[in-house]
Amino acid sequence: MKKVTILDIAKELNITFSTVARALNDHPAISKSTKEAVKKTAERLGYRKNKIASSLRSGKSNIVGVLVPSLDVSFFSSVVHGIESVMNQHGYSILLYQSQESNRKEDKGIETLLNSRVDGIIVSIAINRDDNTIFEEIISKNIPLTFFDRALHELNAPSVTIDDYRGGYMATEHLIQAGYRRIVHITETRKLSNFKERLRGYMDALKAHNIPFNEDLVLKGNLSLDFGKDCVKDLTSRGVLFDAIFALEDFTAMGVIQQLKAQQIKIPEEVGVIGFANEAFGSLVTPSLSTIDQQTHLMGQETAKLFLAMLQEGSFYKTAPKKITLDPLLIIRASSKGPKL
Amino acid sequence: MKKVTILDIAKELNITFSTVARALNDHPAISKSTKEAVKKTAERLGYRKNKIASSLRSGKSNIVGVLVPSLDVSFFSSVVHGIESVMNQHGYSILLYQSQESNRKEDKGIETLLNSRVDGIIVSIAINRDDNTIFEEIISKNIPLTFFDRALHELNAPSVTIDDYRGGYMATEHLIQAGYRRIVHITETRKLSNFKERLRGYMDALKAHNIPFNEDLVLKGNLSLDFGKDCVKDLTSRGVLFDAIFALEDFTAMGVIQQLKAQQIKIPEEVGVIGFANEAFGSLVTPSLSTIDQQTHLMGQETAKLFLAMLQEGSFYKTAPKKITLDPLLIIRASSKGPKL
DNA sequence: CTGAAAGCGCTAACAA
DNA sequence: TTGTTAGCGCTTTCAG
Repeated sequence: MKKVTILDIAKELNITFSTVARALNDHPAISKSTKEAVKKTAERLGYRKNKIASSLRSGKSNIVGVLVPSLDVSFFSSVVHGIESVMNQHGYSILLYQSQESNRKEDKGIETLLNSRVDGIIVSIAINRDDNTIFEEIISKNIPLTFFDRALHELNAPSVTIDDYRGGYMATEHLIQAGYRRIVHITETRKLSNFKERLRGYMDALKAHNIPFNEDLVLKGNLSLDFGKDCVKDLTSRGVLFDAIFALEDFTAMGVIQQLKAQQIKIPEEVGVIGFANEAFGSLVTPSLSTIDQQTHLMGQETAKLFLAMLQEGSFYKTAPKKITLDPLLIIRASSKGPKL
Repeated sequence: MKKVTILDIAKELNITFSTVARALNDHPAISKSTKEAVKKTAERLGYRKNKIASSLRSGKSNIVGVLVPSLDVSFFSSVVHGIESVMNQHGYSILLYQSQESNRKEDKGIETLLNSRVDGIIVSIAINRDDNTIFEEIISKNIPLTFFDRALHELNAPSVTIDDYRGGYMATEHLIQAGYRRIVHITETRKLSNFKERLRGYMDALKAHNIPFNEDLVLKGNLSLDFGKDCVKDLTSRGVLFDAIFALEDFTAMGVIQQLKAQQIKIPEEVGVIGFANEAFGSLVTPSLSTIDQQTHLMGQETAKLFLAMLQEGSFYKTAPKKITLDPLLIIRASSKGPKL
């Protein structure tokens, strides 16, 4: 089975291959009859347009690169799901990369994407990103770049994020309004600004409600279920008084819940708990976990739309970049129903 | 900023572009000094190899297509995670498609992949797949094709699956050994063979333990949390006697658990429950959900390895295809600890 | 060890 | 409405 090209179709019909090309691309200046004939023989011969050749010639690949930390984190796979769906409807394919939270792999990923001559790049950066040069290269080459969730805001590129500050504020305020007063916040040691924003929201919410900020109530580490457990152990063993915990993320919050249960501490009567991210398990566990929803599907769609708009504009970095901030959604479940009075 | 090609590097160094090309590809017949000079100026000029051009010329894209139903299902995103990681280590990129369980989109996806001249295709088919022609085209074109989890076994292509029959058998036998006797099985109406296999395992396990098969205890529908709830409602309202439920999949099992709890039916004392898939929430819910683990990470890695082996062979469909079957893992948790005696 | 030259399959400007 | 022609940027064979 040898390869069928437009030349084969042309020979078959005694016309030139450029007519064939035009017919296949529905060029307006081609008669209906030739178009039909061409399409029929194309089908008969099992012709498949070689996208590589057309990309090389036209300078457009109809492929966009998507680089995320890991598809094993449901937040990212969910957003990528949304991005792929929308981009696909608009005729684009997704070239996928995972940085695995490694800066080196992230750089390598971008390089491959650049070498592959993708039409644009969508990224959510690694947790420890500290060097922007590769991203500056994308921009200086005038290739469309859009960030989602984890953005480099100092760069002149559009982004779709949720308002982490507000999320942190909402979570904390909700706990306060539910009647909790000594509220612990578990945050991250690593660089990513999203976590710093949630912390800032936490602090401001306390201030707004005249609750003094207490440094002992802020714990830092690397997010994970086990870290959540450790935090509770640490707090109780040190005899710190607290009546609620706002964890930066749901798995950590789940660790908190499990450890509190293990130590027979009642949720929400003795300690209220709220997480962040609205993972699938939150509504299924007992007590169900209050959390902040990040609107993953909407984020995927908005990212794709913003990116498509950028593709159509042409001059990508002339004007101030559009930064879309989605509202976090407070999901109140059983774990923060308020303390026993 | 204009594009830099090997020609620019050549001019800069007063050598021909073919020498530059060889130097960049570490061709053995190029002197160390030229290689170094070339690489240095390449870097200085900001050269990036145009993969599209090399793909067109060499006939190799170093891209593999991956087509899955949906990344929003953690099973698939987890396997894709594994596939991407391994393939990436071997210099391949992933072109990603989602069929959204639609045959039409699946066909379109394969076509785009074919047009994109990927070096091979990895697929997990849509739930209602009924026509194999597009897959036959892949094989007839001698393009490497590998299935995972959901395979078309009648085709002469390799696959990595788990033994669904054994999974169904194990789940059922576990319930029997835990002391349950009137075991309900919830299965799917749709075509996919995996579910039929689980059902077969269920039936054979009953037979092996001399428990008569009772058609009233097999419920059919479309998997979902709500369907799980409906099943319990249906069984109790019809007054069917049962003391355990084996659901084809974890979300359905979760619906079962929620509805049993809502009706004050004790788990596992009055009714034991087991699911299938080992979703993240299973260990976090109360009672924790027994299930069958499908070894998603291993499946991703094995799929990638099998695929890579295929790529190296060259003659892809001469010999009988290698079909790897992974062992399902029984995960016993609280939901099936045995009935109250 | 390096150069010359052909061509992968298509797009698109220019001609007719 | 169709044909002619010139590449896109690289790989690769054949010469030297």
